[in-house]
Amino acid sequence: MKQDTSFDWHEPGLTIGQVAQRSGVSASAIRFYEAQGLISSDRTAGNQRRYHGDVMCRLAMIEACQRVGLTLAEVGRALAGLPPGQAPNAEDWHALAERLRTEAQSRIDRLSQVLRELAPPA
Amino acid sequence: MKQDTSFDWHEPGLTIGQVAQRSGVSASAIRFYEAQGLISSDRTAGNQRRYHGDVMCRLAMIEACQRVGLTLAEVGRALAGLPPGQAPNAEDWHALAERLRTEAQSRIDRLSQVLRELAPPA
DNA sequence: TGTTGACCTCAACAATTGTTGAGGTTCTAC
DNA sequence: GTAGAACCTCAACAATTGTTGAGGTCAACA
Repeated sequence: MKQDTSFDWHEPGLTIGQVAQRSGVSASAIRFYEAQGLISSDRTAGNQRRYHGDVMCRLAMIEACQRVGLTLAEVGRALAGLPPGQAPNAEDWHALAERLRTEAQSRIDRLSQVLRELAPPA
Repeated sequence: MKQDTSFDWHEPGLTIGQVAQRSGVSASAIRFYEAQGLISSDRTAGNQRRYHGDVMCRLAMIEACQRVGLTLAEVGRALAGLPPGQAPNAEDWHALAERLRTEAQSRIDRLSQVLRELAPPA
Protein backbone atom coordinates (compact mmCIF):
# COMPACT_ATOMS: atom_id res chain seq x y z
CA MET A 1 0.00 0.00 0.00
CA LYS A 2 2.26 2.72 -1.17
CA GLN A 3 0.26 5.87 -1.25
CA ASP A 4 3.63 7.38 -0.83
CA THR A 5 4.86 7.89 -4.32
CA SER A 6 8.38 9.10 -3.83
CA PHE A 7 10.08 7.55 -0.89
CA ASP A 8 13.40 5.87 -0.61
CA TRP A 9 13.05 3.00 1.77
CA HIS A 10 16.53 3.47 3.08
CA GLU A 11 16.72 7.22 3.31
CA PRO A 12 17.52 7.89 6.95
CA GLY A 13 15.74 11.19 6.91
CA LEU A 14 12.30 10.71 8.42
CA THR A 15 11.50 12.98 11.31
CA ILE A 16 9.36 11.70 14.14
CA GLY A 17 6.53 13.88 12.93
CA GLN A 18 6.67 12.38 9.48
CA VAL A 19 6.72 8.88 10.87
CA ALA A 20 3.81 9.68 13.14
CA GLN A 21 1.76 11.10 10.34
CA ARG A 22 2.46 8.28 7.91
CA SER A 23 2.05 5.47 10.39
CA GLY A 24 -0.81 6.86 12.42
CA VAL A 25 1.16 6.16 15.58
CA SER A 26 1.52 9.14 17.90
CA ALA A 27 4.91 10.71 18.41
CA SER A 28 4.73 10.03 22.12
CA ALA A 29 4.10 6.35 21.46
CA ILE A 30 7.00 6.26 19.03
CA ARG A 31 9.31 7.74 21.63
CA PHE A 32 7.99 5.25 24.11
CA TYR A 33 8.66 2.31 21.83
CA GLU A 34 12.14 3.60 21.27
CA ALA A 35 12.70 3.87 24.99
CA GLN A 36 11.60 0.25 25.25
CA GLY A 37 14.07 -0.76 22.58
CA LEU A 38 11.49 -1.77 20.00
CA ILE A 39 12.71 0.68 17.41
CA SER A 40 15.77 2.83 17.00
CA SER A 41 16.77 6.05 15.34
CA ASP A 42 19.73 8.11 14.32
CA ARG A 43 20.15 11.56 15.75
CA THR A 44 21.00 14.80 14.04
CA ALA A 45 23.78 16.99 15.37
CA GLY A 46 21.02 18.81 17.19
CA ASN A 47 19.75 15.61 18.86
CA GLN A 48 16.62 15.19 16.84
CA ARG A 49 15.50 11.73 15.78
CA ARG A 50 15.80 10.59 12.20
CA TYR A 51 14.25 7.33 11.11
CA HIS A 52 14.88 4.79 8.42
CA GLY A 53 11.98 3.59 6.37
CA ASP A 54 12.03 0.23 8.11
CA VAL A 55 10.57 1.83 11.17
CA MET A 56 7.24 1.89 9.37
CA CYS A 57 7.38 -1.89 9.14
CA ARG A 58 8.10 -2.22 12.77
CA LEU A 59 5.35 0.10 13.83
CA ALA A 60 2.78 -1.70 11.72
CA MET A 61 3.97 -4.96 13.18
CA ILE A 62 3.86 -3.70 16.73
CA GLU A 63 0.29 -2.55 16.32
CA ALA A 64 -0.85 -5.78 14.75
CA CYS A 65 0.88 -7.83 17.40
CA GLN A 66 -0.71 -5.87 20.17
CA ARG A 67 -4.10 -6.47 18.63
CA VAL A 68 -3.60 -10.19 18.95
CA GLY A 69 -2.61 -9.94 22.55
CA LEU A 70 1.16 -9.84 22.47
CA THR A 71 2.73 -7.48 24.95
CA LEU A 72 5.39 -4.99 23.95
CA ALA A 73 7.89 -7.12 25.83
CA GLU A 74 7.00 -10.10 23.70
CA VAL A 75 7.19 -8.09 20.52
CA GLY A 76 10.50 -6.76 21.72
CA ARG A 77 11.88 -10.21 22.23
CA ALA A 78 10.75 -11.12 18.75
CA LEU A 79 12.26 -8.02 17.20
CA ALA A 80 15.48 -8.51 19.11
CA GLY A 81 16.46 -11.17 16.62
CA LEU A 82 16.47 -8.59 13.85
CA PRO A 83 19.55 -6.59 12.87
CA PRO A 84 19.12 -3.31 14.69
CA GLY A 85 18.76 0.00 12.91
CA GLN A 86 19.11 -0.99 9.31
CA ALA A 87 16.44 -2.55 7.18
CA PRO A 88 16.37 -6.27 7.92
CA ASN A 89 16.50 -8.65 5.01
CA ALA A 90 13.65 -10.74 3.76
CA GLU A 91 14.78 -13.86 5.52
CA ASP A 92 14.85 -12.13 8.88
CA TRP A 93 11.36 -10.83 8.41
CA HIS A 94 10.18 -14.15 7.20
CA ALA A 95 11.39 -16.07 10.19
CA LEU A 96 10.02 -13.45 12.52
CA ALA A 97 6.68 -13.42 10.74
CA GLU A 98 6.45 -17.15 11.00
CA ARG A 99 7.02 -17.14 14.73
CA LEU A 100 4.47 -14.43 15.33
CA ARG A 101 1.86 -16.00 13.17
CA THR A 102 2.32 -19.29 14.94
CA GLU A 103 1.99 -17.75 18.35
CA ALA A 104 -1.07 -15.77 17.38
CA GLN A 105 -2.71 -18.75 15.76
CA SER A 106 -2.16 -20.87 18.82
CA ARG A 107 -3.95 -18.30 20.90
CA ILE A 108 -6.87 -18.26 18.53
CA ASP A 109 -6.96 -22.00 18.61
CA ARG A 110 -7.07 -21.95 22.35
CA LEU A 111 -9.95 -19.52 22.30
CA SER A 112 -11.79 -21.61 19.74
CA GLN A 113 -11.29 -24.66 21.86
CA VAL A 114 -12.62 -22.97 24.95
CA LEU A 115 -15.59 -21.65 23.05
CA ARG A 116 -16.34 -25.06 21.59
CA GLU A 117 -16.26 -26.60 25.02
CA LEU A 118 -18.54 -23.97 26.42
CA ALA A 119 -21.18 -24.23 23.77
CA PRO A 120 -21.76 -27.95 23.49
CA PRO A 121 -24.24 -29.32 20.92
CA ALA A 122 -27.08 -28.62 23.34
CA MET B 1 -12.16 -28.23 51.43
CA LYS B 2 -13.98 -31.26 50.19
CA GLN B 3 -12.43 -32.69 47.07
CA ASP B 4 -15.25 -32.72 44.60
CA THR B 5 -15.75 -36.00 42.83
CA SER B 6 -19.37 -35.29 42.13
CA PHE B 7 -20.32 -31.90 40.91
CA ASP B 8 -23.67 -30.52 39.89
CA TRP B 9 -23.23 -27.89 37.22
CA HIS B 10 -26.07 -25.86 38.64
CA GLU B 11 -25.41 -26.20 42.29
CA PRO B 12 -24.93 -22.64 43.52
CA GLY B 13 -22.54 -23.69 46.18
CA LEU B 14 -19.03 -22.99 44.98
CA THR B 15 -16.98 -20.82 47.27
CA ILE B 16 -14.51 -18.39 45.78
CA GLY B 17 -11.69 -20.59 46.98
CA GLN B 18 -13.09 -23.59 45.17
CA VAL B 19 -13.57 -21.62 42.00
CA ALA B 20 -10.06 -20.26 42.23
CA GLN B 21 -8.56 -23.69 42.70
CA ARG B 22 -10.52 -25.31 39.93
CA SER B 23 -10.11 -22.54 37.41
CA GLY B 24 -6.58 -21.53 38.22
CA VAL B 25 -7.74 -17.91 38.45
CA SER B 26 -6.78 -16.17 41.67
CA ALA B 27 -9.44 -15.17 44.14
CA SER B 28 -8.42 -11.56 43.84
CA ALA B 29 -8.85 -11.66 40.09
CA ILE B 30 -12.24 -13.29 40.51
CA ARG B 31 -13.36 -10.55 42.85
CA PHE B 32 -12.01 -8.03 40.38
CA TYR B 33 -13.96 -9.53 37.49
CA GLU B 34 -17.05 -9.50 39.61
CA ALA B 35 -16.52 -5.84 40.44
CA GLN B 36 -16.25 -5.21 36.71
CA GLY B 37 -19.50 -7.01 36.12
CA LEU B 38 -18.03 -9.89 34.15
CA ILE B 39 -19.30 -12.52 36.53
CA SER B 40 -21.77 -12.59 39.37
CA SER B 41 -22.42 -14.52 42.53
CA ASP B 42 -24.98 -15.17 45.16
CA ARG B 43 -24.20 -14.33 48.75
CA THR B 44 -24.70 -16.36 51.90
CA ALA B 45 -26.45 -14.86 54.89
CA GLY B 46 -22.97 -14.05 56.10
CA ASN B 47 -22.08 -12.19 52.90
CA GLN B 48 -19.77 -14.75 51.41
CA ARG B 49 -19.82 -15.40 47.67
CA ARG B 50 -21.30 -18.56 46.24
CA TYR B 51 -20.90 -19.36 42.59
CA HIS B 52 -22.81 -21.33 40.03
CA GLY B 53 -20.93 -23.75 37.86
CA ASP B 54 -21.28 -21.48 34.87
CA VAL B 55 -18.71 -19.19 36.35
CA MET B 56 -16.08 -21.69 35.30
CA CYS B 57 -17.15 -21.19 31.70
CA ARG B 58 -16.92 -17.50 31.99
CA LEU B 59 -13.52 -17.54 33.58
CA ALA B 60 -12.11 -19.82 30.92
CA MET B 61 -13.57 -17.58 28.29
CA ILE B 62 -12.23 -14.42 29.88
CA GLU B 63 -8.74 -15.86 29.97
CA ALA B 64 -8.84 -17.04 26.39
CA CYS B 65 -10.23 -13.74 25.21
CA GLN B 66 -7.53 -11.82 26.96
CA ARG B 67 -4.94 -13.98 25.29
CA VAL B 68 -6.17 -12.89 21.91
CA GLY B 69 -6.06 -9.25 22.81
CA LEU B 70 -9.57 -8.48 23.93
CA THR B 71 -9.82 -6.16 26.89
CA LEU B 72 -12.00 -6.95 29.87
CA ALA B 73 -14.30 -4.18 28.73
CA GLU B 74 -14.74 -5.88 25.38
CA VAL B 75 -15.33 -9.23 27.02
CA GLY B 76 -17.77 -7.54 29.32
CA ARG B 77 -19.73 -6.11 26.45
CA ALA B 78 -19.84 -9.54 24.87
CA LEU B 79 -20.95 -11.23 28.07
CA ALA B 80 -23.53 -8.55 28.69
CA GLY B 81 -25.74 -10.22 26.13
CA LEU B 82 -25.93 -13.32 28.29
CA PRO B 83 -28.62 -13.87 30.93
CA PRO B 84 -26.94 -12.80 34.15
CA GLY B 85 -26.30 -15.15 37.02
CA GLN B 86 -27.85 -18.34 35.81
CA ALA B 87 -26.29 -20.74 33.37
CA PRO B 88 -26.89 -19.41 29.88
CA ASN B 89 -28.37 -21.74 27.30
CA ALA B 90 -26.53 -23.24 24.40
CA GLU B 91 -27.84 -20.73 21.90
CA ASP B 92 -26.60 -17.83 23.94
CA TRP B 93 -23.16 -19.31 24.18
CA HIS B 94 -23.17 -20.16 20.55
CA ALA B 95 -23.91 -16.67 19.37
CA LEU B 96 -21.37 -15.24 21.76
CA ALA B 97 -18.75 -17.72 20.69
CA GLU B 98 -19.34 -16.87 17.09
CA ARG B 99 -18.83 -13.17 17.66
CA LEU B 100 -15.67 -13.68 19.64
CA ARG B 101 -14.18 -16.08 17.17
CA THR B 102 -14.90 -13.69 14.36
CA GLU B 103 -13.31 -10.78 16.13
CA ALA B 104 -10.25 -12.78 17.08
CA GLN B 105 -9.87 -14.17 13.60
CA SER B 106 -10.04 -10.75 12.07
CA ARG B 107 -7.20 -9.65 14.27
CA ILE B 108 -5.12 -12.60 13.24
CA ASP B 109 -5.90 -11.87 9.64
CA ARG B 110 -4.77 -8.33 10.09
CA LEU B 111 -1.51 -9.49 11.62
CA SER B 112 -0.99 -11.98 8.84
CA GLN B 113 -1.60 -9.30 6.29
CA VAL B 114 0.89 -6.95 7.89
CA LEU B 115 3.45 -9.72 8.12
CA ARG B 116 2.96 -10.67 4.50
CA GLU B 117 3.48 -7.10 3.42
CA LEU B 118 6.57 -6.79 5.49
CA ALA B 119 8.24 -9.92 4.26
CA PRO B 120 7.85 -9.67 0.50
CA PRO B 121 9.07 -12.47 -1.79
CA ALA B 122 12.59 -11.04 -1.59
C1' DT C 1 19.07 37.06 11.31
C1' DG C 2 14.93 36.31 13.26
C1' DT C 3 10.91 33.76 13.92
C1' DT C 4 8.08 29.92 14.24
C1' DG C 5 6.78 25.23 14.16
C1' DA C 6 8.74 20.95 15.16
C1' DC C 7 11.58 18.77 18.22
C1' DC C 8 13.99 17.55 22.85
C1' DT C 9 13.81 15.68 27.96
C1' DC C 10 11.70 14.76 32.07
C1' DA C 11 8.06 14.35 35.30
C1' DA C 12 3.36 13.85 36.38
C1' DC C 13 -0.85 11.84 35.38
C1' DA C 14 -4.12 8.14 33.69
C1' DA C 15 -6.50 3.60 32.44
C1' DT C 16 -6.17 -1.25 32.76
C1' DT C 17 -5.46 -5.32 35.32
C1' DG C 18 -4.55 -7.06 38.91
C1' DT C 19 -1.86 -8.24 44.01
C1' DT C 20 -1.04 -7.46 48.87
C1' DG C 21 -2.10 -6.41 53.41
C1' DA C 22 -4.76 -4.67 57.40
C1' DG C 23 -8.51 -5.21 60.09
C1' DG C 24 -12.60 -7.62 60.84
C1' DT C 25 -16.30 -11.62 60.05
C1' DT C 26 -18.01 -16.27 58.91
C1' DC C 27 -17.98 -21.20 58.64
C1' DT C 28 -16.89 -25.67 59.84
C1' DA C 29 -15.01 -29.34 62.36
C1' DC C 30 -14.02 -30.82 66.70
C1' DG D 1 -18.71 -23.27 71.80
C1' DT D 2 -14.44 -22.47 70.07
C1' DA D 3 -10.17 -22.59 67.09
C1' DG D 4 -8.59 -21.69 62.83
C1' DA D 5 -9.12 -21.57 57.97
C1' DA D 6 -11.47 -19.14 54.66
C1' DC D 7 -13.90 -15.27 53.71
C1' DC D 8 -15.14 -10.05 53.63
C1' DT D 9 -14.02 -4.85 52.34
C1' DC D 10 -11.12 -1.26 51.39
C1' DA D 11 -6.95 1.05 50.36
C1' DA D 12 -2.39 1.07 48.74
C1' DC D 13 0.81 -0.52 45.59
C1' DA D 14 2.58 -2.24 40.96
C1' DA D 15 3.42 -3.17 35.85
C1' DT D 16 2.07 -1.94 31.34
C1' DT D 17 1.13 1.42 27.93
C1' DG D 18 0.85 5.36 26.93
C1' DT D 19 -0.58 11.09 27.11
C1' DT D 20 0.14 15.77 28.61
C1' DG D 21 2.61 19.72 29.88
C1' DA D 22 6.55 22.62 31.22
C1' DG D 23 10.61 24.45 29.97
C1' DG D 24 14.04 24.64 26.62
C1' DT D 25 16.39 23.73 21.69
C1' DC D 26 16.59 23.09 16.59
C1' DA D 27 15.89 23.96 11.87
C1' DA D 28 13.97 25.97 7.81
C1' DC D 29 12.29 29.87 5.56
C1' DA D 30 11.68 34.86 4.71
